[in-house]
Amino acid sequence: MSNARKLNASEPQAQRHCVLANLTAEELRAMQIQLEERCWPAGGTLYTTGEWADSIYVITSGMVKLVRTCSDGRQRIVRLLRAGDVAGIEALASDTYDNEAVAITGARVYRMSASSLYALSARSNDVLTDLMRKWHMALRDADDWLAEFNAGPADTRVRQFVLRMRHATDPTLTTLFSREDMGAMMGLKLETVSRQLTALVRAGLIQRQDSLGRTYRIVDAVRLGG
Amino acid sequence: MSNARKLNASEPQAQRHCVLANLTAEELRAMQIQLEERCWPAGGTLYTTGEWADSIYVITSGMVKLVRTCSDGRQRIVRLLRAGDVAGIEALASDTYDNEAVAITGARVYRMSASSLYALSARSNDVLTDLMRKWHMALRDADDWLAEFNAGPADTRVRQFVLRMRHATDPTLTTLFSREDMGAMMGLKLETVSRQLTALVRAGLIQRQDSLGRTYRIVDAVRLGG
DNA sequence: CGGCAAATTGAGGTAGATCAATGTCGGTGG
DNA sequence: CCACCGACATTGATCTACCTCAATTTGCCG
Repeated sequence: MSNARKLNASEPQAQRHCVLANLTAEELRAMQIQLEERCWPAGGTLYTTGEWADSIYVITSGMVKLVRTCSDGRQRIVRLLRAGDVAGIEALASDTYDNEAVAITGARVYRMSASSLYALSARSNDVLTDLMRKWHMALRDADDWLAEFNAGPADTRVRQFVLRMRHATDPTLTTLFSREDMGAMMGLKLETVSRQLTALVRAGLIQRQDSLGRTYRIVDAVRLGG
Repeated sequence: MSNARKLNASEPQAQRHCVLANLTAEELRAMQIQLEERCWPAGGTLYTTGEWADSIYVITSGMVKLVRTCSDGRQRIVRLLRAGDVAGIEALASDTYDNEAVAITGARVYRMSASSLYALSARSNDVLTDLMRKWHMALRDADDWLAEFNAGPADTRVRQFVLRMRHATDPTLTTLFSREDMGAMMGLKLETVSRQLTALVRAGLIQRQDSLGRTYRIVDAVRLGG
């Protein structure tokens, strides 16, 4: 398990655009993986619930939301995927997708055949290790999501969320989504989200950067976390 | 992927007490898997958050809760494991456990070395398939948990939960837990859970079977679901 | 300029939290 | 055997955070 540390698809290698397990698209194709690069516009649907699951999608840029429709019809965003994450990993173990994947910004992905990837994982230890890592990331994120954004008072949820959405490159910036989406992520109504955000602005913890309220500058990260 | 259908550790084979991938404990030992059967009393802790993750636990009887402590100290039950489920599967991809596993009833488990199991998965296609299935079950359960029990009004959450906890053998019976645990599962306070349950009793949908309020008989499953 | 989409803001209502008292069961010791 | 105690569930009364409904604002685009 030790070499699992060395593989990290979320940190693209310099000059080597790795898709999975430190392998490039060309190397994967040489190993019989059917693979294509695709782009989705904001709002585009990668796959829907119950659809035949034959591909998994490695995200290289943009952001994707996983939406689950509850038994009573409500829609809940159960996870958010960014570069390095995998959408539709259940294709490795199931015939159908469990939820709907929708691009929340424009997104670039590598689409790979699940069956050929599965077959490769039996031959390549590196691929197997990385797939296990992907499963693990998905599961950990799912549990985090429940514990951090779906418990406690509304203001802490929103603060946690603002912190989670910080840019990797510039941690003083954070970009959010439509208030409705944010509500579906945290189990709140859109008005509540809006009120909490303006409260944070008035308290001087964040500063709005654009007119739509999508980008904020983080002024006091310490008080946000506390 | 087609043979994934044939393997189902949650349905124990007649006379063959399979642990994983249709294999018995003896067969797994013959394949170099370190494996032991263990029992835990109610309230016992299998492992805790951050603890070194070297084993995975296949549950054969009883029930185990996965507890995550949020950043603000609150404790949240993020999933419930029953016979056939796996606790600590993250040992296959991580050095430490992500959450705490506590037996909620007396529980029997097979404890297996994660590293030897990982090595075996590279040799045996059946084992690999079954492990992927286990990952998938865990992930799907996590998403279900969020969508079904942690969204919507309190009464629907409780009704869903009562239905989910039905006995496999006798679907007219359901057994619940302490009101505090139930609250931690559904994001409600214990008083609220109690009130919702008595409301269901008064409405004639369920009937209490014991003094502690752990077992109920389901009278009207249709109205419970609707 | 006018119309649309999204965010903000306000006022009022309600579901669920909180605080607190009571009830019930099971165990323990006199 | 009975009195007492602790753990847990229930029930009640109030309070409040969030929802709901509605009006207003802002920026965008034809």
